[in-house]
Amino acid sequence: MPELPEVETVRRGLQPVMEGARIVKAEARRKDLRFPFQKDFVARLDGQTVTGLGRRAKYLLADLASGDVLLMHLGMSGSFRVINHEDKKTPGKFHHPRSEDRAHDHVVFHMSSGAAVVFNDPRRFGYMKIIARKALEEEPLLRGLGPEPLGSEFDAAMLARSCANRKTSLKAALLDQRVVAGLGNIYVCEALYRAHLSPLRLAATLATKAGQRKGVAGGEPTDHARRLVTAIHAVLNQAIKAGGSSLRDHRQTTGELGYFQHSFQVYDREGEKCQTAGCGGIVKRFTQNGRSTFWCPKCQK
DNA sequence: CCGCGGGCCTGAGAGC
DNA sequence: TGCTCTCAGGCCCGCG
Repeated sequence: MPELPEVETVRRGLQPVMEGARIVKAEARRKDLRFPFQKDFVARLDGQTVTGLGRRAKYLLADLASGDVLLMHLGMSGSFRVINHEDKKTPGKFHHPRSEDRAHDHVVFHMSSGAAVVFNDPRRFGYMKIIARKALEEEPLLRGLGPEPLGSEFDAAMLARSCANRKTSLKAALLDQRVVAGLGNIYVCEALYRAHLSPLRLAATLATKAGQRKGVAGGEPTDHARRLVTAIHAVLNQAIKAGGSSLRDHRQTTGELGYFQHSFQVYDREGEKCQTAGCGGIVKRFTQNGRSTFWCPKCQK
């Protein structure tokens, strides 16, 4: 499911339920997700107050009063749903579209408010890990991550710098979480389309030749880099506003669908007419680094 | 160090 | 209807 907008949607849904509340009891209903749970996973959660719920790239981070941080990743098919105390008394009132799929309810947090937060993940590519906050900097899962695409340090100059010495396509570079952290296949396709840039273009062309020659720090941003950053900002902000994109698995924590998929301009639109005014091209699909790329070869250069 | 391809899982949808 | 095949929003790992 989840790229940055979907994870941010989930964070916003869980925040009012978890922040300031205590995890009365945590349940891990199997011994592993993508990785085995830590031996003391449940013990380190039971009785803990959640002091904050944040996001880094596609990770959710729950701060605990103990000084631990609960790191959560949704993988491809993970979702959270919140079951409120009142809903429990009237089952079916806020029926989750996948709630028949109880077989994949792997983790449950019973909160002091009476609400239950349930993690469901059929494919089990998701995972949870508890880390001491003071060890967060060295955490291997987070250490290599590039800048937040909606953060202040991510701009054309920064993007050009990190692409200047790459020997790969723009598409692959944007999917690389070391370059920018939080984009996935959908939003990379959409951002490249909106910036009119080809997914096949070399990533290094976002930096001027002169900039590249300046050495390791090298790469003055081109206008292409500026256009791309603007497109990334726009598509992510619009998608967050729409509650993310629901193709197969993504649900808001209420069970509602996101609706940004209706605003896709190229993703999953193979064969349709290009929406750019006066272009007249047709959206194409091909496989690039093992993933589907959707684009308009006529107006993305 | 970098870039690529395989693999991890299950479910949905297409085609026969 | 039911089988088989392909594909899916992510990311770790091992290879060259």
